[in-house]
Amino acid sequence: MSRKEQIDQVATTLFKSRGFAATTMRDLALELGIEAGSLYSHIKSKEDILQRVCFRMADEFNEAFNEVKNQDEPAAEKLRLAIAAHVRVLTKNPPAAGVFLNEWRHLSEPSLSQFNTMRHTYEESFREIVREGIASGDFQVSDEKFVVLTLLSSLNWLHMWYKPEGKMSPDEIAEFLSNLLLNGLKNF
Amino acid sequence: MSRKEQIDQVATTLFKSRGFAATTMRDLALELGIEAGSLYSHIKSKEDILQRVCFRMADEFNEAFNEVKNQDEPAAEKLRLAIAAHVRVLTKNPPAAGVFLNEWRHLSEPSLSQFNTMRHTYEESFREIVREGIASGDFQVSDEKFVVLTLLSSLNWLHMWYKPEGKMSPDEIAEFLSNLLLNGLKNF
DNA sequence: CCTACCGATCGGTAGG
DNA sequence: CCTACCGATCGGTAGG
Repeated sequence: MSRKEQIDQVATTLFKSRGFAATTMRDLALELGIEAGSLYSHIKSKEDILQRVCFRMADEFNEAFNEVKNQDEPAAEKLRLAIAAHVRVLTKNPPAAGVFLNEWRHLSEPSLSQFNTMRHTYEESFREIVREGIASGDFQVSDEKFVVLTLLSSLNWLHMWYKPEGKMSPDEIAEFLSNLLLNGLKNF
Repeated sequence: MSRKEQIDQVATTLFKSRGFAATTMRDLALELGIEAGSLYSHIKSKEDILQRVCFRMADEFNEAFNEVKNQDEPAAEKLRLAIAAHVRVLTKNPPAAGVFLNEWRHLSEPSLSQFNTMRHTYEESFREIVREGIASGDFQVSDEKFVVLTLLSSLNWLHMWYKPEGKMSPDEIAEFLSNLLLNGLKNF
């Protein structure tokens, strides 16, 4: 792992636990065992790191979704696959997922607008599946925007507690969540 | 409204939109049309404000829940009432809810531990209802901890987009979410 | 990668 | 509530 990748990784865990604004370059340097000024041989700025983390995660979510997108399955099954893909990305790197979800607002323009566009596109992909399910009669909902936001936020807290050594695998977690969201608490 | 309450309110909207750490006392003073130093005639410190907002909201959630707690209803109905109570508090003051949900980690000890205890108690109250529902056969789930965390996080994103002038009232939103979570996407 | 340092800005205070 | 200011710390740079 290059020094730059090391910096990104350590910064990610710090941004996640303290927040971007409350993390100082001296905190980061201390954790890496070097002086603060030395960081700048490898990175351009503090926000430079944040940008890489946010956009890398955005790419991962989009790529994972694209493998699901064009499968010829009924909407309910497609949604299950999309949920599983989302959970897989979330659990693969929880600190990075946390930064992606909570620290993106510290991006400055034009990165911020670009990021928001990507996020919107991703949500739109989910909405498309839900619309399909409504059209086919699989789903009995009216407001697909509302549903998708609820759905995604019920997945996105995962990064806060997920630990690789836990008893459930990412795919088991995804199945649990899919069942809960598709069938409800009563008919689980 | 006293000057202190005014400060708390304006600070809440700033903490919500920029984050606690990225909000400066000078930002806050500017918004209020006074000098930064003048704030300290009314408040003890920056964190002093955060503490009041966080604990006030924690109290509101607990109070709202307590009115539901001892009603003699089946678990599913009790859960509906608890969800409605939660949504009502969330939507009554979205910026304060946002600070409560996202900025509490900037509390320092001993407030931080005290806050975490309160939050844990609140989650435990929800778990109790789900356990009741499992015992009575209303709910077909095994892991009530997992369910409650999913449930709460599917509600807690509300503060990000809810606007009082929107077409759905808090109680309509609560009903929509209750139906989705209890019956699932398929049998809505 | 370090030493040495910069200008800016931070939360907060004294004295009125 | 303001003026004037404090010590500390911030992100970042120059020169080696």
